[in-house]
Amino acid sequence: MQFSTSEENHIKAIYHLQQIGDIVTTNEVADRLQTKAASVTDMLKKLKTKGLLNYEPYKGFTLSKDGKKLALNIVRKHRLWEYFLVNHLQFGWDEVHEIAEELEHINSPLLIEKLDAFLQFPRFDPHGDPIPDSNGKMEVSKQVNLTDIDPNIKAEVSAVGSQSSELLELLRHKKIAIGTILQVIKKFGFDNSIEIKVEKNTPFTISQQLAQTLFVKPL
Amino acid sequence: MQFSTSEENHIKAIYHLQQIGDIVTTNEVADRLQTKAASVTDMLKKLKTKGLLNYEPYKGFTLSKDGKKLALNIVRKHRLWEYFLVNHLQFGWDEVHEIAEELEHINSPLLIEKLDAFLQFPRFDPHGDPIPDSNGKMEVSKQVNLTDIDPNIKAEVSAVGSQSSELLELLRHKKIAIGTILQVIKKFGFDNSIEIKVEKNTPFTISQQLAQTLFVKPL
DNA sequence: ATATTATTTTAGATTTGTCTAAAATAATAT
DNA sequence: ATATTATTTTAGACAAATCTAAAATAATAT
Repeated sequence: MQFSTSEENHIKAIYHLQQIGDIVTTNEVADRLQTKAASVTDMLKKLKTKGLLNYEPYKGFTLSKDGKKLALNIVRKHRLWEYFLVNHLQFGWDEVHEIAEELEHINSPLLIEKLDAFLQFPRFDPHGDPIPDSNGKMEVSKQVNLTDIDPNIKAEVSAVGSQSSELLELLRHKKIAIGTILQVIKKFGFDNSIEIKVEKNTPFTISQQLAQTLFVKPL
Repeated sequence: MQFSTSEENHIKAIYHLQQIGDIVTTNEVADRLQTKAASVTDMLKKLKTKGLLNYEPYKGFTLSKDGKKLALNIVRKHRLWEYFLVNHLQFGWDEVHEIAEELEHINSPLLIEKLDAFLQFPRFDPHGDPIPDSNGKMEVSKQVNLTDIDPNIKAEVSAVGSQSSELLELLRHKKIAIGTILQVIKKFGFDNSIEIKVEKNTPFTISQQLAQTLFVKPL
């Protein structure tokens, strides 16, 4: 079966929201897709008839098996394209999200197989997120949230929790990127800010909000 | 300004039809896009208001300056993607048309610039068709139709006039591809069939229809 | 030159995806 | 436990892109 870009975007949004808070609401989906709750309801009904969702009005909804499979396939395409854009076309890792949002809807299983082979079957995208294989399986990365790291342990930044341009601007300013090696110096309970040291530089403090969007792999 | 996939497909169809018979008709466009004449008329009106077409009802239509610019940009994207698919993803030159039809609508000028650079600024696509540069300029290839070649002159197949799967099947069967070196042995006026020799093989005859779809560069 | 045929356009309907405003249901707070 | 607030759904409207059938125009054939 074939799905429209809008249908795919709804499935993907539900998938990502499910990762976070298990129960997904109509309003959350509307928010994420910059649309209205009523429009989401319309789409939920359609996706249910197509077998991608379990849905009872007012009772909530979850992805069906087929829905999850579709979501993973879209995520796979998105992340493979991101990998291509960064590693072959010289895009910055913070510039590729929008373009991958378009490319992920190109429909050709053979294309994706061949792209995967060309890229030599990468298992993580440039943001550190795992790339599902053609069966939807993906590695769980050992990354943990920066707020969960003990002081004095060196760790490598492996993912960021959002692609918002405000976040990316801030990271650029602080000279933090995927691959940056850092170390937690001290945690301040008052505002949950964290003092970190990047390589040999002078330590500086980052806010709780920023720390929560940073994922690292302990070294 | 941004255009829908359908708008872009109409502009591209008109551009390609203009290449052949200068005057383009509503029915020709409908035919090429597998749609109905009435739908094409609707679109013509819209494209006129957007400034892409010169159009007076019942009087015919041609691309405006902006329309031509848009068409060339779509053609550019299509051919660059085809080049990528064949030369980097190991697709056959006869398998890439459909996929490029999707990729050509991805909207990111920076992506295309970077793709062009990655491909090292190719000037011809895998079918032998020239790739417009970012200003819409392209080389005129010296290719001529096989029916216009004099006997005994060696020539290299450089393009095919259509991407229909029937044609590609026939070419595969006859072992003719882009790059094949051949020689016209004799032309038969009765049915305009042409006897050709491919490399050192036994000569064989091809129909007028087939000869007309083959373009070659005299060596 | 006019009648016939072919092409193009108009008129009105349909589908998809969206919206606003109102109604239905669920959650919460006193 | 009920009133208030928040969320979700329904009802009905709208724009884009398409269609069929009929009307308008152009091309052609005698």
